[in-house]
Amino acid sequence: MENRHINNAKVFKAFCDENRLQILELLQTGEKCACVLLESLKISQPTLSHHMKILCESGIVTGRKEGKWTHYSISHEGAQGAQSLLAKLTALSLSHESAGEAICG
Amino acid sequence: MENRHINNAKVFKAFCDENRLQILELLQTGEKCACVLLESLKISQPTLSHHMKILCESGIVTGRKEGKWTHYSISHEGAQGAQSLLAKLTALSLSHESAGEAICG
DNA sequence: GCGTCACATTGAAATTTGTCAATATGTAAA
DNA sequence: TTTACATATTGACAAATTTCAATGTGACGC
Repeated sequence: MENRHINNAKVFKAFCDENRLQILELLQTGEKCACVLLESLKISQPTLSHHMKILCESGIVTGRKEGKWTHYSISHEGAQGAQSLLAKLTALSLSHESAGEAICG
Repeated sequence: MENRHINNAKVFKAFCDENRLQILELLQTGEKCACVLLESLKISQPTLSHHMKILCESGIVTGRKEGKWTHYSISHEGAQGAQSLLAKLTALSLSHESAGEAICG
């Protein structure tokens, strides 16, 4: 029931922070490792790690470990999923109920 | 600069709450007045009013006052705006930079 | 006017979120 | 194996968010 709404909300929480949007912008030019992202942002290393966890858990970003480094990139699948979810949430169901005005009170 | 990211984040905050997603779901079948929404939700009237304010300010929902009542509906424009913003935020810029792997450290 | 209804606003408490210092983990070089 | 490096985790604190009771505002009927 509402568990569905809670999970859907998690997807959009990835886009609700200024720093995470800036991280996404940085990833638009391609895969970046955490140390490169860190240089471009005015946040500490633990804070970046926290944001990357949220982005990855939402499915929007994927991480690839290679030796000491972790490379992050935008997940096409995750982004598509978020887009179609947003479309579903705001779509009008052209079924019944638009016939006439509802009576309140 | 980051002000842009802050404003973009505000759009998605509309979708970050379980109750707001349920409100959107209720509005998918057409315009509803606040009292009808309140009946379907397990929140108080002031809380509903707070959520409607956030939804309206994000542009996703519009309110129409008619006498004592306020009728809310999903804004097609607002929804389109959010969708295109989401698409832009997750789009890959197919310009330079994907040539070769970046060197860290 | 007076009372009532529908909704908004205020103020305060509880929860969640963002942040950093300190520390832990895992990898590679010396 | 010791050391340094890249990243993750923990713990604590500050800020933002959600929530509701109380109250305010505007519209309607009497």
